[in-house]
Amino acid sequence: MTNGNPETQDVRTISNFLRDQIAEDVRTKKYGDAEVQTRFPPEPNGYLHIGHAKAICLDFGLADEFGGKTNLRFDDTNPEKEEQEYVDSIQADVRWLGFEWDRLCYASDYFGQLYEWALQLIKAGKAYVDDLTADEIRQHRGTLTEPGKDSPYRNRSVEENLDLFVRMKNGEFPDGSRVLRARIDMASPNLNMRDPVMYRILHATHHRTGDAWCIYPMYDYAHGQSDSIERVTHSMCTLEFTDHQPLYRWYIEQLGIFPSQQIEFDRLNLTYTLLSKRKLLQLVQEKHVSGWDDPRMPTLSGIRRRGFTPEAIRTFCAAIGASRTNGTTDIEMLEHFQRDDLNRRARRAMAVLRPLKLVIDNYPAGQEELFEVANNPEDPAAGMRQVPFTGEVYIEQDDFREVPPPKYYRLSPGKEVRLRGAYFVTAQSVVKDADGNIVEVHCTYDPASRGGSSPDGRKVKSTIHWVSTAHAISAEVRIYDKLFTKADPGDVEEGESFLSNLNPDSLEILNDAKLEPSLASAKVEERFQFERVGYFCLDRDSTAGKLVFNRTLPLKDSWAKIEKKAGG
RNA sequence: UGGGCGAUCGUCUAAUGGUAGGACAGUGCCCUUUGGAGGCACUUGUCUAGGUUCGAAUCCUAGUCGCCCAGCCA
Repeated sequence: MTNGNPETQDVRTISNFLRDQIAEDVRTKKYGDAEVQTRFPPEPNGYLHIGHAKAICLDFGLADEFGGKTNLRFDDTNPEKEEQEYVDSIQADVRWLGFEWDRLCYASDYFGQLYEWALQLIKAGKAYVDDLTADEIRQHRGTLTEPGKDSPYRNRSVEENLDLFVRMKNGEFPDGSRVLRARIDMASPNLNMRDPVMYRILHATHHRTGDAWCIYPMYDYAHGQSDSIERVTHSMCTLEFTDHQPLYRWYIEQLGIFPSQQIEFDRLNLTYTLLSKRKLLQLVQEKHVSGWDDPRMPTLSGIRRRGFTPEAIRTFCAAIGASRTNGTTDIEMLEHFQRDDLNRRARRAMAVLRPLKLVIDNYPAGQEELFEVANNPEDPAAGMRQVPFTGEVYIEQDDFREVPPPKYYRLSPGKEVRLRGAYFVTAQSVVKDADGNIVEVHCTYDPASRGGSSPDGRKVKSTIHWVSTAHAISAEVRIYDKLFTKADPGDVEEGESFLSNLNPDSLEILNDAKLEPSLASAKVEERFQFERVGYFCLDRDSTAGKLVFNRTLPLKDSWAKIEKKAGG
């Protein structure tokens, strides 16, 4: 599944309390000889994001480690928020991440069974129909510090409850008029146990069951039993469900069904990143981004389009582990694992993002050469390619300074550098426009340095990339940066929203980047390292006449660091 | 202020009563036909106070701080 590099393997075997728990249960045969069974249970009401990737890696990864299986189960108990579009995208994203489920399930598959069990609880005096309004139920629930009060309908007879519940199911009552509640303990210090609602009336069309039902089970009433039906042994979920565990167990115990167990772990938080479905939806709806798959979004479809790889995401998830502490992982951690993966696998190419013409005055007019360069110095198996060279090339504007600052190793008047894989060149003069901007640099080359090294053993401080002007293909390059300016996007002044932390420079479009000709055959989603610049992938907006590349991540830039230090 | 959960380098995470380790970030050096990558080195940590123990990050007590819970959402 993952490649065999040492780092990946190290990271995969980091212990965590979930693995320990499963190992213990297997050792003690808590579930007899049953194999480990897990599930990933998203509600199809939005797109999956990097936080879900952590859960997916845990659910699928741990089951796999123990030779068990994982179901993909849609927790589709609220027809008002759920759509087929999300069901489809979630499946695509899970597969993209590299996981295949054992069974594809839906909580809605169990509506019939859940209903039968509700009848059973009513007959046992463990559930009742309540006619209180939502407001009244809230008032009766009490507060964090005060116990709740019994509903006046709490002691209806079994017969009356049965009659009313059947009629609820038959559609005799309007939305909100009644609910079915579990009869537990209105004085419990755990609010979830104060007679939680099991069913509400919702005359809504469900994306799968259509209009077959007008009562829908609540999460708490559906989740544990769904786990139980699927014989899930380890039901892993995030920490905020810890308070629900007693209720999860209560339903299973009352019903006497397969004892699935819930184990909670901490949710992923990332610096400079928002992982709230509600806020992500707002970004999409208010068009602060182009859609769920905008390359700046933390959705799996977004970071996929950005150029991130499933391998790197999985390695990242393994590296951050799982615990029960509430922390925030530095986004640089994710970026590190992504660079690490791409460095090993991405084909290299030369691309000049902000072109400056370099004219080699002593290069024979009209001459053209092909230089052979490695597709990936990290991976000899990637082979070589030929790059055309002429007496006029584009170099990066940043790679020339008329007045070089201290420690600047690149091209400047009188300085010699290497054009990668080609020749040593020495800058001689500049041509400026009427405004004094440098529009052209003239240089001379050393014909003896063909291939990039001089027979006299002379060294140059710097190697820069280039693209022959005669062969360059123009492209659009989209430079993405963090979507938010603050490590905690939710950290705002009184009265402001997270939107005020939006980074106004999160997208910069470069319209006239110059690429080496081999890039013409790039495929959508194909990833490259543009040497000395960063990692890029071809966007699906590309057309035959116009390539569009997304910058996944810049390369680490130690010159930028030096410059920043000197400047600040 | 009721209940629950938690607290280890700046960050994430190991150590399961017996040497506080790794990764990210940072710093310095080496190397380099990518100021990339790589190599080496360095810096920094057990929330506090008591207790148990030959020995405590780990167990106990109290405190402090943080997160979660009062949807007919999940």
